[in-house]
Amino acid sequence: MANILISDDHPLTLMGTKTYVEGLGHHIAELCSNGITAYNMILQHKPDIAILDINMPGMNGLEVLEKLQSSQPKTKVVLLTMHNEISIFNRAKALNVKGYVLKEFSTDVLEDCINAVLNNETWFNPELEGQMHMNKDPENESLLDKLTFAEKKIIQLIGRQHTSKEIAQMLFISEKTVENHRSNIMKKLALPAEKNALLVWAVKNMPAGGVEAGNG
Amino acid sequence: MANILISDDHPLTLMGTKTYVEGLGHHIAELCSNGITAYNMILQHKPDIAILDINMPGMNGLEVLEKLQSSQPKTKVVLLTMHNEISIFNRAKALNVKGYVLKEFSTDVLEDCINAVLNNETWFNPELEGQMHMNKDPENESLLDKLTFAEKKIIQLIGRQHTSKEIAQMLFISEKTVENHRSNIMKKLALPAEKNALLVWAVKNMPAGGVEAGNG
DNA sequence: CAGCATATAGGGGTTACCCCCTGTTTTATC
DNA sequence: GATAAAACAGGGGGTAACCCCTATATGCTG
Repeated sequence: MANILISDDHPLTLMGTKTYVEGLGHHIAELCSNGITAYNMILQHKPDIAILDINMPGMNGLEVLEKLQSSQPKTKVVLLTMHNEISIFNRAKALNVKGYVLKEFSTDVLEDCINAVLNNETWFNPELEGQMHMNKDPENESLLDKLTFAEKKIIQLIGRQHTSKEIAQMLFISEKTVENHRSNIMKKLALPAEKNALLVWAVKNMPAGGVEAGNG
Repeated sequence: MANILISDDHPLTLMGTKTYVEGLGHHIAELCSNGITAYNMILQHKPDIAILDINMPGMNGLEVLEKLQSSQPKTKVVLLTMHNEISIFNRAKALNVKGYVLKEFSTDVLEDCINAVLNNETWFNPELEGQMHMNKDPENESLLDKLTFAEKKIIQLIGRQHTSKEIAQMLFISEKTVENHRSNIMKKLALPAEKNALLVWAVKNMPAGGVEAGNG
């Protein structure tokens, strides 16, 4: 029996994961619907395991994983995602992820994954090494690759129609910093200096419902 | 209390939806993890409502919806999806979908959607089409039809990223008149009073948008 | 005729997004 | 240790998109 935190921005999936994990006999430390809350709750509750969705607003699962390296390395992170893109998986491995489960197989294998992680082993979805789909918009991808980690976070939130002030509050940084990032993003994307050019670009080009994992 | 079939290829989401729908007091006719099984089970059980994910292997939710038109029109289909792409939503509407719920809002609104559908109304996630409210009127005309001729001209130009000043020059009217039209359009579309709300709506929903935003 | 919608136009304001600068701190790399 | 990149933060300014209000002229319709 372990203490487990779960974060997913889809309420039904969050509820399903909670039911499943409880059914395995574990204790739910906290349920979160976004990465920022998840990160703060992990620092507060120090759960044994954090099961994180990758696609989350604000801070995605990979970013939470990265920040936990220094601040709360005791909590083992299991990423739960729809994407079997090898680039994301590789980045997660580099960030010392303990488990990686594809949502389409989740109930078959999530128990195995949790047990392995509790035994200080790692567990990665076997299908990951096999068929891995590559991405859709290669042009867009290459453009996004020009952006730094923080810049990608910000343009995602812009695409969701958040203002600079809102983004600043979400990310715990100054509004001026957000504006600075905006300016840098516009230069990298070669956008014209028209009002709202960045907003329009983000609305048109950033996936709106499920944001691609922030950096890859 | 209704008889409801649920299909989702993500086991955790399927379980979460099941728990949620049962919590509303409904009976689960069947749980499916792919579109082909869902289609066959709908023909067999004839549930009142089928809640279908769009992304499913074999046959996706839209295809199931389409096939049901002729074979089992009595079952009302609610699509549950991550995609708030207008093209998918429009296809679903053309296929006589009764409900359309975005997964990120699901537990907030799925109950409303189910109740509306059971009352022979339609229910679409308000966040679709840019925060506008597609209400429960079974025969809801296109929102654009609510706009006058001058208003349609203006929102088209807004969608092409023209400023009010530019539009005023193009149409040989005052900038103040354009602003007046903007305000009236926003009221008719029930858009929130956020900055650029109309621009974003127009970019997302008006065709004829030529972008040269750096990539394509 | 009265009432209403439409189109036109203006005065006043607030806020958000863009521009130009200058800095510091951290982190990585040479 | 030096250099560079990234992230952070601020000052100051301009313009655009919203908000509120009023007002005119033109139709259409009960």
